[in-house]
Amino acid sequence: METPTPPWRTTRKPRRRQLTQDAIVGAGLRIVVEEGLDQVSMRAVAQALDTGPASLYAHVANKDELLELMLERVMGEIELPELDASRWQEQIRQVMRESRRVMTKYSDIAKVALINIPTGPNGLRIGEFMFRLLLEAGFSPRDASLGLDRFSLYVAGDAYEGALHGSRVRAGNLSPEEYFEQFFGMIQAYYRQLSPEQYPAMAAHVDTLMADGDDERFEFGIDLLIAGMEARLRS
Amino acid sequence: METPTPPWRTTRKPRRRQLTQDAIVGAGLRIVVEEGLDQVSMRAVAQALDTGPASLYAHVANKDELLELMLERVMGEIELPELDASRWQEQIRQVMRESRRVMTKYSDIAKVALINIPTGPNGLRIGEFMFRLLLEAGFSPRDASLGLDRFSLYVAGDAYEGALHGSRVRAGNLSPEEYFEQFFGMIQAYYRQLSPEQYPAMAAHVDTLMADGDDERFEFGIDLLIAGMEARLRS
DNA sequence: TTTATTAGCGAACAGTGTTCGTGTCAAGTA
DNA sequence: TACTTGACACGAACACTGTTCGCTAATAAA
Repeated sequence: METPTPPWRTTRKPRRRQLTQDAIVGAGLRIVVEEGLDQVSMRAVAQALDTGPASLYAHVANKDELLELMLERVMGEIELPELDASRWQEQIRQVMRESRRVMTKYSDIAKVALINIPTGPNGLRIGEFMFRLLLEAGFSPRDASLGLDRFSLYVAGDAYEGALHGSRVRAGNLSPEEYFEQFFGMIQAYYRQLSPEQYPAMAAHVDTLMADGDDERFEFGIDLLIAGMEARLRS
Repeated sequence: METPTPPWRTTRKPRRRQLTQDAIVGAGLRIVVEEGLDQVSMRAVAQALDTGPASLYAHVANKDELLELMLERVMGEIELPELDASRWQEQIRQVMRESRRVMTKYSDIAKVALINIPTGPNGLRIGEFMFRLLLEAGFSPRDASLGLDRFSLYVAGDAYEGALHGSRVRAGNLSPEEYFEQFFGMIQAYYRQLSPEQYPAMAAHVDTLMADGDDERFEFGIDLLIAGMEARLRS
């Protein structure tokens, strides 16, 4: 309930609203955290700022641009260590972990990273770090370049896949434990009834296939990629 | 223009349409190939079958299920070699290449693979093959399981990222060459104006960063993953 | 022949991104 | 001080989306 405007006031609205791009991006991020990426509609963002959707287009070209701006700000939260090429394996791992941690904090937003190659200052900041790290570790420019590219794809892909589980938790109004039991239990039950003739290997190792969680799988992927890079350094 | 129904016919429509799930999935796939995944709407599919959107829901629970069914059929096109664990590196590479080839043929559809863990017979068929291959190559069940998981993620992630370029080609009505010039030229120009103080490494290697195409980057990622698995086998 | 079942489908609902045109205020100019 | 200018705010609308509700009509069962 708002206080009714006294009729002798010439200005009906109390004050001209000060709508800025920053405020819009912030409102968008709040919605992402609380309700997930596909609840971020222009209408929802506008409503959070107590205005209509058309008003946003003065500060943001379209929804895609808004999402990119949101991602840029998120990537600003990623903290980088002081570069030390003698420990490049460790530092690559650290940056990938940190990137995934920050993206996961903002729910689905990894989807945006997967679609748009981040070209903002914060995206470049991280790219520059990893690229320099690989170069100083002794990789050829081409290997460093391709490595950077594949690492980025891996982090974005994994973060997105992981966030999808989170979205389903939200959608089903479950606790993570309930979700785990329900979802994995279902899949596990499904795999269990696989005919051992058709799928002997998977049928024999159902438990192993379901054993590891998101974090372990992510780390395993990093292990593979880094070991692969090490092999390149030796040859 | 249709021939008007003669008034003495008691049945207005010539015959009850025989709408099947297969036909719906087929129509969906045709649209994916021709216009891309986000042109696949229930209305578009229905129109392709000369009917209304509501009619589809008798054969398909919802759009998500339709997309999963489409993916399942696509994965049926993936051909597997005869399993030979002595050449596991080669065969893993072959399956990944083939998977990417087939998915790329159907435009954006990798997006569906990234969201839903494929649980249909064709998805399992490929999973079973890779899993068995790794087991017989001497990997522990856990390593084989995690490897399978990361390989799948990598293929889906890469295929999706690659398909996005294709979508933009379609959206801009350009030839692939025009797109390449326009898009990469733009990014290249953008990277070129990076301040060498802020981004010295990237600024110094702009050309290298842009040198490789989708295929080379994909192969490099496979190299890393397989070398990483080899390292695990030795330790 | 009568009844039960069900695919087909028109219409509608609630939601989306985006644009147009109008309003309205704040600053710049005469 | 009075007037013009220009930019922002925003209600309304457009063309879309997935999905549901009932009704029709054709087939299958009794």
